[in-house]
Amino acid sequence: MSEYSDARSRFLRLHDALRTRICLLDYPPGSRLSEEALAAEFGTSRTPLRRVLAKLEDEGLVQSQHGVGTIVTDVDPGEMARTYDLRRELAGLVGRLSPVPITDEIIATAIGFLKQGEDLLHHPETRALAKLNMDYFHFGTSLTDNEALREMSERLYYRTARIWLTATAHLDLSDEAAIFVSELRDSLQALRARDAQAAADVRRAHISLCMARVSIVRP
Amino acid sequence: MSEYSDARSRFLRLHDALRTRICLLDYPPGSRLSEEALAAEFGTSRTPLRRVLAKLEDEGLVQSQHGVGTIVTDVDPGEMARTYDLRRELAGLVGRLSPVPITDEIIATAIGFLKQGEDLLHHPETRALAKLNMDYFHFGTSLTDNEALREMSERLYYRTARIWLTATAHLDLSDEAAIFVSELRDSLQALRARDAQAAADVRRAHISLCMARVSIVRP
DNA sequence: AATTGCGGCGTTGTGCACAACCTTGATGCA
DNA sequence: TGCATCAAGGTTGTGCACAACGCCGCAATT
Repeated sequence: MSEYSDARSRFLRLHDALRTRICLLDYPPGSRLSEEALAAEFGTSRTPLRRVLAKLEDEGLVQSQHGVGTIVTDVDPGEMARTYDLRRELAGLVGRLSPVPITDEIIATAIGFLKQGEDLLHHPETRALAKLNMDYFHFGTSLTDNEALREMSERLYYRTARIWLTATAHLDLSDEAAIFVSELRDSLQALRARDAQAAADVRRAHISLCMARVSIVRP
Repeated sequence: MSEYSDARSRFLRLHDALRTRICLLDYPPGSRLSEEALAAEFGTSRTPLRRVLAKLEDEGLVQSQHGVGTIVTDVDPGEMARTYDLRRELAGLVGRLSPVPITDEIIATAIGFLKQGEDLLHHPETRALAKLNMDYFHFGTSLTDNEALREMSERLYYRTARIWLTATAHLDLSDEAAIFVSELRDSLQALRARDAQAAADVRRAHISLCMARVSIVRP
């Protein structure tokens, strides 16, 4: 089930690598990705790599122009606000559409996230916090069995993930870390109560608050 | 704004053509699409066509296997039910997230759809009804300015569109046409009242009912 | 001095040949 | 007869060479 052919597995690996780099601002908006350079780095030819870039373009993270290059997209504030609107609603749906039964293993995972978050409180790093947030997001979507809902949520997440990271430059990193840890605590409490809807509502509320904080720094 | 380069425009055209064929069951589930044959039909080489097939695979409509072929996917009843669940919720959100102001032009378009639907009542055809339903769906999503919501709704629609068409073989076509026309009437009434949420709720309700009718014929 | 035309350079898009792979059928052997 | 093995044919995946295209700088012209 989890076995893939070499080609597909490499495709997924490259896609995930590039997506992460874009969302962690290793490739900031406006930068140009060279097909040839990336192909050389990953030890393939341009052909398989072009398929990865095509998917990234479909997801709205890059844009290819004939004769110009493949450019990392910038984020339009207005569209981002509407995307956040939808993300908030989808986060709430995770608690209503086919929520998974909350097991001890799930709670243990949540505890693990809280531990990692608390560690970050003492010496907060932007990148580490963003990465933890990304992992925690995947954990959040795994709380529903509705595959379509998971897929759409992730698609929208990666489209907006860069916003927070960009805004953090103008926000207080310690504050952001504290807010994130408090979300982890609220979430853990809901999960201990075996209340999937409450856990989803925690995420929903925090997406709203995050959107509000981020939109303030926007000019 | 609506101008595209030749390459992109052709890509969109091919993608739309193949997607429509799959959803209208010209290519029933399980059939094999030959890259070479399709390339010849559309007058290109395999390279641009492969990009189209890759997108269709990403959308879950086909599945490529090395050395075997590109096969039109079949629909898993369980997953489809969950996808319908999400589609229903998204339809409701169209009325809440950035609904467009309802203009006379929109109402005129709705009247046009109703007229076409009523014409079909006298001599119903499965394919024509499915096509009209597809066009009407796009009209429904155009009632929100939230681009992400439109995109996700369409993505899910095309993933489930074949279900109804398959089920129609076991349902009464005249009944289905009548139900569809009654949806058009309800929808038009809501639009005349300039009530976007009511229009969205009409769609929401009909998606629920459609899901129920379709799931009955499933063994 | 400003502008316009042009040519070089780098980039993405395309076509083709070949590699990798799976299926199928025949064929030889126990 | 049953089965294993292998070869042939067809399909998707890959690599490479070239075409198409846009940008930039230079130079000739007005």
